[in-house]
Amino acid sequence: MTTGTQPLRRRATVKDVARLAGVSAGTVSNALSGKRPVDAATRERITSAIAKLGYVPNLAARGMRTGRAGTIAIFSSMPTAVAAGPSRLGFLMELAASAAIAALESNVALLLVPPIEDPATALATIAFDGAILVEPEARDPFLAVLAARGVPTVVIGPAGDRPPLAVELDYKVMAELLFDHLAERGARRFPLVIGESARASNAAFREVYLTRCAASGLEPTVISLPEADAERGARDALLRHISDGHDIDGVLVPIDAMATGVMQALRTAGLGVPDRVKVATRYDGIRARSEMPALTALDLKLDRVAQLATRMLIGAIDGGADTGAAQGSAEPPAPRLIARGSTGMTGRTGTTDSASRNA
Amino acid sequence: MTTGTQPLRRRATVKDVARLAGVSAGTVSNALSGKRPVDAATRERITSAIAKLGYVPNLAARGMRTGRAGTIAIFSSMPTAVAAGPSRLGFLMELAASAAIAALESNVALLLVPPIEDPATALATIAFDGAILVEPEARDPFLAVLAARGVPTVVIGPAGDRPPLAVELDYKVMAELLFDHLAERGARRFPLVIGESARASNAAFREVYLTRCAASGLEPTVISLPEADAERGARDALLRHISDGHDIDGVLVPIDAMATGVMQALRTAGLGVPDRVKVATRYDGIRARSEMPALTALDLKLDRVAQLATRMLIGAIDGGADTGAAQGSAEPPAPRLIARGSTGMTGRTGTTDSASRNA
DNA sequence: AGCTTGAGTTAAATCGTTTTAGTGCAGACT
DNA sequence: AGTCTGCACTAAAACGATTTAACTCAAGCT
Repeated sequence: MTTGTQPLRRRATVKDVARLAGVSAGTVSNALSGKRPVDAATRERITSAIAKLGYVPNLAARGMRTGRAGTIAIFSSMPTAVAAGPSRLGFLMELAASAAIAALESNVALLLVPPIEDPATALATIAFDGAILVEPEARDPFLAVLAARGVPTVVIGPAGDRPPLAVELDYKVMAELLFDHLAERGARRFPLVIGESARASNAAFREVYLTRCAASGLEPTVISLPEADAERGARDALLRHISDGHDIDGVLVPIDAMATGVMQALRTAGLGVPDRVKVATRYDGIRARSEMPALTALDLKLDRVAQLATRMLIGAIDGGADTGAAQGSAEPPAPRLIARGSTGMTGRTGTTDSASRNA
Repeated sequence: MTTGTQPLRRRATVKDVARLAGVSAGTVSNALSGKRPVDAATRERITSAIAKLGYVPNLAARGMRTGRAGTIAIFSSMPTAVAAGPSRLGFLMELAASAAIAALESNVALLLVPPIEDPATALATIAFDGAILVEPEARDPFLAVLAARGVPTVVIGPAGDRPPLAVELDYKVMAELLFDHLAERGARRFPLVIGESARASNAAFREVYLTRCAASGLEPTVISLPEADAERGARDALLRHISDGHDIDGVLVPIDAMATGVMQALRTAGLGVPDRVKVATRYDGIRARSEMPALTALDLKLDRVAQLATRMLIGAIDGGADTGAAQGSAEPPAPRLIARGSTGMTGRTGTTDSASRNA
């Protein structure tokens, strides 16, 4: 009982378009891609045929022919990215969201690859042209598999030994910004509370901290903790430090979960922030912003970082597939200090919540 | 001057495998998919050939033949998901992360689709077999496009007029849990601070709040605010409410950004939480957890919700592609109250970081 | 003995696009 | 007049998998 003219709706193909426009399939393809010139009148007929038929290209077929999947994947190798809680997730997801936007601008979709035990599985299961790897570990299993398979890869974080493309986050500059700000705000005895793992960022913070302390004649105290259970760990460690009789007037605590713990410890110990103790952290996530008072942190410009990484990757995919010389690393935008209440800065710099007066 | 035996590395295909194993391509395919029986010995030769050649199937080719892209997309239609800040993003990303894991279990990858102006673009640019749509609006443009194109879609949130598949978040139950908890904790004059938009969740909270107030003989006060600039808006509105002479002993404030604002207002007004005022919110994100004291909230079990949605979607893709009868909605796991310091509960109920003890 | 059934296999068709190798044709240069 | 060049286009050949149709052989049933 259908009207008869309807040929039982099959998805229109390039051939249907070609027939309706009175040209060959190849010409339709050229009109669409612009790879070869097509007469204006012809193009006109083609586009109207496309509209009439509601033609949408079959991306799988295109992909097979071109060898492109039209996707890039973003990995975080942290085995426990999810278990590590919303904070770690926040960092990754902030990157992912911006990368997704940047990718779409180049007609590329972003695949979110969950942390899995077996990296090889992902590669056999998921089609993608390139990968963004967020803060890989020392000898990262994902990186190994990706390299072995020859997948173009951009690392966000430290550029390891044999670096693929990388957006190098400059942990030293971050450390310096925070250290100098604390010093400038008058802190003289501020421990560094940091993760004990061998991550590049931990190392950089340690190094800068020790160097700067030596240069300024300050006594360094490094409190190293496991990254797992960071919040409670930092709280307990700092409480112990204080009750051991150490007198502090600041804390440099890059990892935001630890910063939350530090703030709890300070409250418990009755040390007012910022009057008695100044606190500064690195990642300006929700934790930093919703502390009372809000924490001085860094604007890492993750949106720009993700954008940069995405563009590098897409460039590498398009251009240097064979050009092995496509090695290189880009400098991300410089981080910027966001001075907030936790170092005694009230103000217009950050969010609105300076109303943090302890009743 | 290569060693000669190396035939200039081309990616191995199913034909190469077949040749080496001494069978036909079809048999290799059957061995891989298990769709048809293959002799054990033959299978053995095939798998070893695969290993020897390092064969990885070309997913684009497979996809073209099978008509499957092997991906699902997750959308949030909120035009401003990113601009709305990390909090809103947190909700979406928590879902996305779990969905990605669930999808991978079925050998499906998750595409993160950024919010874009023109929904049609995404469909022409990105290949996916189905979509998860997070909390669509009343007449959502994405939903319209997806439906028009016949893409299987699962909605997380309210099931609209003509529902596709949906995981219905039960906003009423959420509202009841929170309302009843506040009442049980002794609050008698607690306003509802809520978004003014027509979102289903706002409506449900209003309705439950008014009904429950009437039933318990409490005087209702609804403070409606624009969702944009929620934090500051809630703070200012509540301060005004208080300085107007209203005496309150609780706040029901489902939206977590508003809850942050409410807490600021209470601190400014010198009203202690939980002694003078009890506060409860809905989404147990970082905001709720890192407030001082931590906020009583709901465990929405978003991981299970995402998992459920993903499985429903994959089921619909596999099974009911033509079966138009594949309509239906699933009930998500019931939300659970996480009582915390903001309603005077200290405790073991929630996450590990409940250590919010006021010194 | 005759018939069906199922396992195991293969050659060939197929999916929908892009690319290759030509084909005319017009104009510009020697 | 002859040769080139570039435009606009076409027919046919990939791309690499899965699926179909067909075939053989052995076993099970009546």
